[in-house]
Amino acid sequence: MQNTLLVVTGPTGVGKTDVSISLASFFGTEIISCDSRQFYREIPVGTCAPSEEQLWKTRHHFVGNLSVRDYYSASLFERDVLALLGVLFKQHDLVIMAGGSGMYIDAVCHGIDDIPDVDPMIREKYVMKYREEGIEGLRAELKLLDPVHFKKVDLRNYKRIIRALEICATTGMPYSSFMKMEKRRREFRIIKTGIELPRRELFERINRRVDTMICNGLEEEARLLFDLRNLNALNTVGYKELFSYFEGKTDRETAIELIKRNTRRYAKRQMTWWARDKDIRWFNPGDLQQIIDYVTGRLAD
RNA sequence: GGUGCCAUAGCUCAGUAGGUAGAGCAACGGACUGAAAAUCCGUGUGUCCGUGGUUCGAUUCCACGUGGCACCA
Repeated sequence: MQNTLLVVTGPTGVGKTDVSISLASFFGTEIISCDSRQFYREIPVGTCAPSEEQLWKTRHHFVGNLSVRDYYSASLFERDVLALLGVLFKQHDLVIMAGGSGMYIDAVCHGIDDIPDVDPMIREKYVMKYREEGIEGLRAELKLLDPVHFKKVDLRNYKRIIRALEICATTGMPYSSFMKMEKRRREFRIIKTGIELPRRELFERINRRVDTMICNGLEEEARLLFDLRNLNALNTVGYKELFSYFEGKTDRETAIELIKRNTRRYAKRQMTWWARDKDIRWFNPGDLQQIIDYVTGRLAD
């Protein structure tokens, strides 16, 4: 039997965790979490990480495996997951990867180009340049160092420009020369499923879940991390709004409303990402049997 | 009961010296190969409270009605 990676994705708050644990029980397998914020062990409440009980019931990987101080990326995730799958496929024909981080899922499913790592000091240099000269300064340098990418990149998105510049500066070669955009074939079969709900229901769930997080101690969790608030891992819905409240910039009630709104917007962005992926078969959270039928049907092919 | 003010987008409000209307927030759509729960881009969605009147033409002016607010009884 061919090894299979079963992807379970869907917007935040839709109920992926429960579905994926049920599927893991049914298939007698383990779960690779693909959620770029559940990696961080300091923020379980705000990321709605699987509970102790759920973790006990089903073995999860990549949950709380990093500190918010660690650097991580989609590329590192691709490398780590492929390595882990090599081990897991010795014990399981099917492994589940569940989560909502689209770029990380894509990195595992079809890879991303090999590009050398960047010295953090170089990124810092460009962030400074952005602060001092604005986006115009970044654009001017990119036009010189990589005119090809200059024509393609979103020139109003400073992160995209900095990314290209730091590669140019690190390697001495244009960023665009590394971008092959090839889709790598994997040694295992990939079945992609998504969990979705009507927008209205999803947004109600999200609003309720934020209230639950507050009850579960999100505020206290955020307060402990206040001094680290400038770390990228904490530029996250649920934390940035509370930091703003702690700094006196908004009141508590407004901060909670903003968490809800920003989570809704995040869910919308996730759905936009997947809209172009025609390989995903969509189900409702209650359709467990349909998902099992679909997967077993595909496995029999 | 009387007088005055108000009624325009989901919300708060602008505006049209009469030519079917626009801001903020919300909402909606999209991009995205190493920060991605990040970052960036785009879009006004409207019986202008109702019914008459004046007018070539009324959301705008007039009358009445309805609802809200304030003050006087």
